[in-house]
Amino acid sequence: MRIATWNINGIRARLEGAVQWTSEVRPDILCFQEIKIEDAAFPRSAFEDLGYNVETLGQKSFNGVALLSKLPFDEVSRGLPGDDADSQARFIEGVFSISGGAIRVASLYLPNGNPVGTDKFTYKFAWMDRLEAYAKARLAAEEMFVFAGDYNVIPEPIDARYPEHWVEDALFQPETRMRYRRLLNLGLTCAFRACSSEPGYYSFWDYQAGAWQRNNGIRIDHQLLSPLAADRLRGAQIDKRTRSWDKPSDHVPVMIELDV
DNA sequence: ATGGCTGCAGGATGCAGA
Repeated sequence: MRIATWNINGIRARLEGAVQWTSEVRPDILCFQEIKIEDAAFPRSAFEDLGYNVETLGQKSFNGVALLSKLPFDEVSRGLPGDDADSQARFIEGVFSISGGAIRVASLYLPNGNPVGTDKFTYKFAWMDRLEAYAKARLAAEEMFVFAGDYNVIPEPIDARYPEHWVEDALFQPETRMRYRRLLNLGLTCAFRACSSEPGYYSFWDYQAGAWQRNNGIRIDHQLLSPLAADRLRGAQIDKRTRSWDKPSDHVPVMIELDV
């Protein structure tokens, strides 16, 4: 089973490339972030025509996440537990039947948090704390799960071409990295880092200042696996080809292969 | 990066992103 996550930065603006990539790569499950569209306007038929079931948690203009799956959804739930007052569309998950059990897959868009010291920064940490609590609950149930998405976290200096550019940024603050490590220390596995300890792999390049041409990137899109999922991990890849396409997203797809 | 792009809402520019 292949699972991909891709911050698409506006599905309306990216539809042609997204459909092309999906029909070529054909992941079993595809997680989108920043669809920037309401549920009713999501171009679901473009993906249904490729054989996908489509579930979204959309929002006008900002945020918005989607889950596309070749397998039928046994369950869908929208929103990260822990704060009923949170109206930002940043989390959707589905449960799918596989041989011998079930797998839960979430598409998440963790808050950016900039500028540091503002209410956005506070919201990022609150959201990360809720994600930790939710992961803890799912781990206690001994579930096979994959939390895939745009974490807006640069975990380590090797995950940035120029780490010194990011020391003032919410994505690389000590408290941000600490919370990400706390997630890992629950027993989750970063699929990409389980497969490669090499520097130079990024999932985002800014539109500005020739970041792509200079390979000034950061690795902020991750797939975290529960132990039962990590046991099945065969490989992980970043598909940076899409960043050189016409009208690209500033993020590229991150994929994993599970032996299920 | 002192933010040089980009998408979106709306119908001019302002906001958000990372």
